[in-house]
Amino acid sequence: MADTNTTVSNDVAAAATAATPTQAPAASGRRVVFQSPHGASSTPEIDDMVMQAIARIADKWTMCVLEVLAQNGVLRFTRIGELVGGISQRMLTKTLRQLEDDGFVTRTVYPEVPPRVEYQLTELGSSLCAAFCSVWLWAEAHCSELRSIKASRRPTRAAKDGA
Amino acid sequence: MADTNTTVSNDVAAAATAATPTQAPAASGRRVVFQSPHGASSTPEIDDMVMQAIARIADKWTMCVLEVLAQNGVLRFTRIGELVGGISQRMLTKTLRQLEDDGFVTRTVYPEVPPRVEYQLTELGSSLCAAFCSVWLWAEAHCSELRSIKASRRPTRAAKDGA
DNA sequence: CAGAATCCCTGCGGATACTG
DNA sequence: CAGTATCCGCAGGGATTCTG
Repeated sequence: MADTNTTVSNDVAAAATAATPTQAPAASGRRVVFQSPHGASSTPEIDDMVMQAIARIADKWTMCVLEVLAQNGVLRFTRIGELVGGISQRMLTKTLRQLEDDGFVTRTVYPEVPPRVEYQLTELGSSLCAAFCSVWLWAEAHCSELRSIKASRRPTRAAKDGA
Repeated sequence: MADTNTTVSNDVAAAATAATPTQAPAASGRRVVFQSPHGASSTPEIDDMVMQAIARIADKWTMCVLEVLAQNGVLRFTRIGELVGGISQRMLTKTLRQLEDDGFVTRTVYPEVPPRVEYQLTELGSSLCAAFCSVWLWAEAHCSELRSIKASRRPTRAAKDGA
């Protein structure tokens, strides 16, 4: 799947740099346009969808839940919490609801007692996980670099604005 | 998307489900393990790196800056702000500093007056952009689905906890 | 021009208690 | 079991002001 776009090294930057994107002059609020490796430039709409997807993914728990579901297929509420580890019920509920609304997971309620609810990735959710797979490959490939960078990160910079 | 995760069009979920990941029983704080498409399972370290990378990317501005830099190659501070659009100097500075510390961009100061600082993606930064390319492809491929889902999102759910 | 410093407000997210 | 409801701390991030 990494070979979806021929050689995944940095042809994106290359293609994007070569092309002349429709860069709006900072008028209607960040109109960034990315470039697909196969030549076609993405529309602002797609660009926005990507941003939304990424923003959603990165809310600290979504990715973990997605991973857990990708691994185990179908899971109950509590089980997901266990597998993820350290997540509060509040956040687990919110995350799952969000995922459900976004069409990434299905929620099936069994009218039993005690109640039983099962979650499972949709096709869309699975495909998203697959899409993010290349990021894993990237991390793998640049593992040593990342490690050394993280190690040599000057501590003075870290406690700048945040602290 | 019925019930099988075996035919889920992506090998990630399939491979991950097949393998038996080292899932810590919610002890040392979420030990999620992802599965690479080529069979090798990622280590918790790589997994963590991915999480960090994604978390960083999604901080609302990083991705935009990354895109802009990927498109234009080398840019000055103010120019980046213009191209991104709507970002405050404070956030732009923070974002660029973070990106620099992470080894994704280089920062070159020219001792002139008025001062001039140029930013540019490193190899690592470019490769990260390339890695995220598949997410764009995903958004492209599932564009119509995402659109309809976004449209049919029940408004009652949206104004739950957040509002 | 490229930032650093300060103020302040919003919302994420943890902890806890209650319910069907 | 699978949530919902409430309180609350704290970091993210915008607006503004000052400086080398």
